[in-house]
Amino acid sequence: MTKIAFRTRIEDLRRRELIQAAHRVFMQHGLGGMTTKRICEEAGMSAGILSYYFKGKEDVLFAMVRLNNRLLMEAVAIGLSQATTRWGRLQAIIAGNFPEGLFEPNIANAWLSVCAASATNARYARLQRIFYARLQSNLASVFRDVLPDARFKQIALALGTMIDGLWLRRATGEALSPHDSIALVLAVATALLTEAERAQLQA
Amino acid sequence: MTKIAFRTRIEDLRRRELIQAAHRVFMQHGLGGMTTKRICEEAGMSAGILSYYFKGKEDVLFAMVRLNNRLLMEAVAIGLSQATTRWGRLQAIIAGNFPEGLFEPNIANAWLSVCAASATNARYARLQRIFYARLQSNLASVFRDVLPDARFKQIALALGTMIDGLWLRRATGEALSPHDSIALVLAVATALLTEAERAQLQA
DNA sequence: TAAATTTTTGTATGTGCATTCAGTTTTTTG
DNA sequence: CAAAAAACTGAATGCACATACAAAAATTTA
Repeated sequence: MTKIAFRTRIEDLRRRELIQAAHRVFMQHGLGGMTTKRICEEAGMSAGILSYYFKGKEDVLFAMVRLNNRLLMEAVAIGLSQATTRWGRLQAIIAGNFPEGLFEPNIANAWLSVCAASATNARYARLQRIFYARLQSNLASVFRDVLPDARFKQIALALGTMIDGLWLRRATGEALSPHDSIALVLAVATALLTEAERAQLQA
Repeated sequence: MTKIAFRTRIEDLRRRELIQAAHRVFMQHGLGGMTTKRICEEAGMSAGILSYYFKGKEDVLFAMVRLNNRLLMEAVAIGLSQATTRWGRLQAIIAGNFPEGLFEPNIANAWLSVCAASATNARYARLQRIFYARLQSNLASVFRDVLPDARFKQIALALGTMIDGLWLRRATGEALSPHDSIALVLAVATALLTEAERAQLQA
């Protein structure tokens, strides 16, 4: 038992270290320049270690993206659990999509690369789909039973697109603070809703 | 002279063929799977031909993206030249960014890959900057002398972000028609402007 | 402490790739 | 048509890389 417990602990540690190293290499060299040798070097380990803890390079990359996605989803979940009104839930969703410390060029770029690769990589495509389904379902929880279906879809599309666009621009290094981004999306949300609709969401 | 004229003609032809072949290969295999061998094969030529007409693989890719960008810019320019009111110019800019036949998953994906690669490739970054500067300058020509500076910047950012976001989603295969996309951006533009501002733009 | 087990190393292997270039074919010129 | 130039070929080169693996080091067990 102690054996298994320890084994698990060190295994998780190494995996985490390698994922973080992969992330740093990615930031600096891009998806194409992300080689196993560089990752291991960055992690302060030898070249072969990667195959010991992962199935291969692809596996590390995948783990890296999944980790980022999970962090984002958690940020949203925390905000949502504290909101009381529908409008509050909307604010939480939007704010949760631009967390301080995560809304950064390197992370944005990682995500962007995955979007691009999704076209020819089924595994990435699946990851993306899960991510969007979650966002959509969160948004639905705000507008369901308040707005007609067509209207909900338009607004959800507009806000989702806006969020994506802001992340894309962040990836190219544009100096958008989380605060400004949240304000912009909220401004669009406000502008798109009629006053009556907004009143309903406050209830 | 005939010599130079002919030489130029066949050179341009081959370059175009290779670029188009590169584009088809890209669509099918993604940025990573885009090898010189495949490109030449797709173009129906031998492996060495690429270095004869281009400096290297990178050069073909670059030419491909530049071509796409130019087509997009031209689409906008044509629309702009026909508009008479400021609002008409805005419509032309937005519509021009979603041209029939160009707003397609494969082209969107090519653009997305370049965005992602911009982080670690100075040449791509430069291309992107030119592209955005043009969009910004076009938008400025609509709002200049009508809106205060801060307001203009917010609206330009919102619309630009929206356009980017829609292209990004198109890259992942979402079924957005040019028509729907244009309508959505216009709806956001309308919602963001006050009635008085809108009236000014109609003049 | 000695044996057993886990962890780590660094080299070896083979693959895929971009690019080069000497030679061949096609086209142009005079 | 013959010589010259241009266009094209495809095999050869060499590099960068992912992965495998045998051996070594570290750690745990009994």
